[in-house]
Amino acid sequence: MGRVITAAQVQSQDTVGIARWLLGKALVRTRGATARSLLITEVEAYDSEQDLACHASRGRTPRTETLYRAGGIWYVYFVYGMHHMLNLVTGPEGHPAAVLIRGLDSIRGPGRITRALKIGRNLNGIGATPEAGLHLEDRGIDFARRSIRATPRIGVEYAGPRWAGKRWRFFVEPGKVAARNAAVSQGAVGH
DNA sequence: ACAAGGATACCT
DNA sequence: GGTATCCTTGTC
Repeated sequence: MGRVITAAQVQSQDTVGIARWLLGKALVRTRGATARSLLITEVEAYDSEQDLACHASRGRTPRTETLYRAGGIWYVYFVYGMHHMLNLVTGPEGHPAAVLIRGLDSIRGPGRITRALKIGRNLNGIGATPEAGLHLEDRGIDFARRSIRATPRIGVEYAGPRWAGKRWRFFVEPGKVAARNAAVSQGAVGH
């Protein structure tokens, strides 16, 4: 069905590269007997204490402790009094970085993802493994570079022009996603 | 355009 | 202890 993505695969310091690479990977949620897997179609990179949009820009705090751990675990936080945000911690231990999962094929918006898949802070700091009930799989799906857009990250104006201006948000054009999925389900693409 | 809503970081 | 702010969404 797919190759489980391991922690070692997301521990390089190239957070932006990992973010882009995660497009087309499957987010797999298993709860009891049911399993749901959806392709990742939108992500954002948050990299290091220098990045003023990253929570780690304020250094180590109880909340950001998760970001400093070795990549391959989930960073889930609660914001605006009602939404959980799902991030994959990346990089080696001591390098605070993460990729925010902003959109899946069929679910757009980070708050909607966690609500639909019942993801809460109980997963914060937990390894992205099948045993945890939430992991990533590589199914050999690769979107054409032409269908991928790079824009500034959403909702981080507070970080100032230098950091808010970085085009670290990546997403696949909605239309392209549907077309590709149809091809995959018919065995014409992927392996 | 704006309220909802609770955790968080930083202040007094 | 008080409070400004927040990696959003739904409804106005």
